[in-house]
Amino acid sequence: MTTTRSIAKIEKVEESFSVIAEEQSRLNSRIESLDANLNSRMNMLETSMVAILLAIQALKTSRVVPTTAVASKASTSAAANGEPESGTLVKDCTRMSRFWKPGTEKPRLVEDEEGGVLFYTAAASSGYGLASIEKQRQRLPVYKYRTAILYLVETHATTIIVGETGSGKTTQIPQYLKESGWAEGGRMIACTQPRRLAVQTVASRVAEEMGVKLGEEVGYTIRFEDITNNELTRIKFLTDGVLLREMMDDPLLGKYSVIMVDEAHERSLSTDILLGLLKKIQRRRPDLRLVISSATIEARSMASFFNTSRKRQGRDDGEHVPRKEPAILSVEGRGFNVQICYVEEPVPDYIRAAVSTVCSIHDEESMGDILVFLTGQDDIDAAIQLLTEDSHSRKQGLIVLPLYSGLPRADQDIIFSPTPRGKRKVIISTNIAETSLTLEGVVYVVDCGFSKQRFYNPMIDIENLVVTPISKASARQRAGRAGRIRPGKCYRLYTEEYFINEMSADGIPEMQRSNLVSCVIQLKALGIDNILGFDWPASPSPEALIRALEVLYSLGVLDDDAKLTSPAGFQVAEIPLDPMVSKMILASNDYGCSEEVITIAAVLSIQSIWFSGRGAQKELDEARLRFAAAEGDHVTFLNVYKGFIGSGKSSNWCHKNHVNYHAMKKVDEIRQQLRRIAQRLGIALKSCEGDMKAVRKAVTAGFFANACRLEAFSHNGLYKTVRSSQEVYIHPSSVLFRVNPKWVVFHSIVSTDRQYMRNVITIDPSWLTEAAPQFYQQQQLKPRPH
DNA sequence: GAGCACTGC
Repeated sequence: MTTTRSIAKIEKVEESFSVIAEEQSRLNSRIESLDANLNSRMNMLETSMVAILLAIQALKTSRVVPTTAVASKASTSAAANGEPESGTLVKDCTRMSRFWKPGTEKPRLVEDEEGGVLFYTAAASSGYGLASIEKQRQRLPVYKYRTAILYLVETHATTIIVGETGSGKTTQIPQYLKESGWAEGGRMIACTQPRRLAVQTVASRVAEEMGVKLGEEVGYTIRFEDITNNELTRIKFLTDGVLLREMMDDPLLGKYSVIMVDEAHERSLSTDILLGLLKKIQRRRPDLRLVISSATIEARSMASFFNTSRKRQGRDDGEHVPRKEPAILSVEGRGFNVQICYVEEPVPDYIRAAVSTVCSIHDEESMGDILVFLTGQDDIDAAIQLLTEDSHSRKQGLIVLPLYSGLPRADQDIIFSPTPRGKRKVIISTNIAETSLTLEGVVYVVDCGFSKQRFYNPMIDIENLVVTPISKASARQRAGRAGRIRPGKCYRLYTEEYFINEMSADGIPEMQRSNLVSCVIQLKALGIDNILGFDWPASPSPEALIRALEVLYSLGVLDDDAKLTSPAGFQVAEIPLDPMVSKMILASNDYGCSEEVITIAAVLSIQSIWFSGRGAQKELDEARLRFAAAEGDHVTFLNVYKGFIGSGKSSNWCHKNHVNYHAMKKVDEIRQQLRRIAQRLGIALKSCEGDMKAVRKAVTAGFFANACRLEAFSHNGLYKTVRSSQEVYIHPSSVLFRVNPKWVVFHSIVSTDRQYMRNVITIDPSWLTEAAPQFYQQQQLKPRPH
């Protein structure tokens, strides 16, 4: 028993290794292609710089003296793998003095680790007391580049802004564009963000700076919240996902004059899709300008992606045609220096190493909070255990706090409360603190060098979470978290040699690590027929694309020519959910149970409706049993939702039943949105009034590909998937755990030492052939002779 | 009888 488990474990590790090796070789070929294009991009950079110079000269002669200081030529020596936070190479640029305005701080040229992108640094202007908003705006580093940015946007189809945190680019650039007329004539300036919270905070900040009411001249749109006004809004902040949805109604995004894609270096799935589509739109809309904001490392690959000029520069000199080669401009940030410390020898156990590093910081360094990056909840719990044991026997003064997304809201709030005098907070966090949350007061960062990443294996159609070494870009981002309030220190639990020689420059884009069904259907809905030939910022593997096409074909969403079917294909594309869930909703119309199925879809699209708390496992199990349905988890969700509604959506009721109140509110919101969409699609909102067979049939219509059969004579609950005979088990959190019905379909798989099915429902095998006759041959379903 | 990096429509 233990042996088979160990073997399974070894096999899983081996599989992870092969996935990583595969990604490594993909990365290598990418580096090669980067090298191959280096020269042409250096030329491009130079021409961009010359363009700025010309602009400034022109402005000088027209007696408008810009405050910008500009260098004339990029240094080409690639100080490969240098570390900008610590060992930055600072030198004066001799040719710069010509443009250095006397009486101001002399600008310095800082060479970037890639050698290709310039930073201009100048001391932040000093000033005390309350400044007007306008003064504050002028004090942001980006202000010095206002003229240059406007010139570049005017003359280039695409401008890439390399900006460190705190440069002010996100709040200022849209305002500069508006001030110079890009929002006139009824046009709008769009600025996308990867996260909802960022959209909201940036939009309200900009509205405040402009002295307008949020939702009028400045507005924002995120899912469930559209704070814009059709007549008035000129600057609109939105998530990249929302902009993708907008493209379904307006494929050329005609109402926007400039689209700024912020945080593009994060390379999220929707950012990458958006970038690919924007490049396509540019060809049809020469008037459209793109501003891509990106971190250093990604800037040049972005530039080569958007470079559509075909070496016929002579034809670009038309008056109104912008240059096709992107311009790159770097803006320094406002973070403080962070000193980087490496370990001398590789550490055998990063949790112990992290704990002892925290202790020595506490003993030896001045006050300031500590942020520790580990990979997941298990690591965090283990570290906290070690640390609290340790600090009991030592002096007091450490407040140890965990941070991860699954943490209950109240526990997260403690982290943001100010550190009491004489105390030091130690926040032990997952990647959530790398980009999604900002913690003030952190002066020391401890970086274990790993994070959990999703990897998708198209062969067995399973996504896996794997502890993976982070990239240099991530390491820099983590270190930067120490320099927000004053100069800080970052302790890397790996050697400098490893950082320089072995750590990859940037991570693998999500596009190359994910299941692509949602992505493919979105592109199909936008009329992109040749998915395999689409010009992606990072091409996904053909296997993953083919698998996605197969799944969509089996769902009846794509036809034999891989075109969207009508109406089913277009309807599924319209619903903002995983296509299998969307298909389930469409099918619910036929079975007269759309109200129930929409509730199920809403629950499936959030993480968990249960209140997580490690100590209270028994209580949670008992609570779950109160709602348990023999049919399975989906029906159990219906029972919980019914109870929640019956209680008048009471938080008290949730608390008593170990249900997560915030999750249920979200379920309710998603449910309302899905009902509106369903009505638009002509799906009758109808309840089956307790006929759970109808609900199960609808679930089967979407998830037939996830059908599993209990192995004959299996005493330990072993199932095999009908499609590929994968060995799977029902997850212990399922209400069908140990019940082991003969036939089930599952919503998703989590793979740990076994493959576990999460959210399972019983079915009748005859429904499979009914739902997908082309997918299941009748004979496959017959019991095996024994 | 066990475990959930992080987003988003």
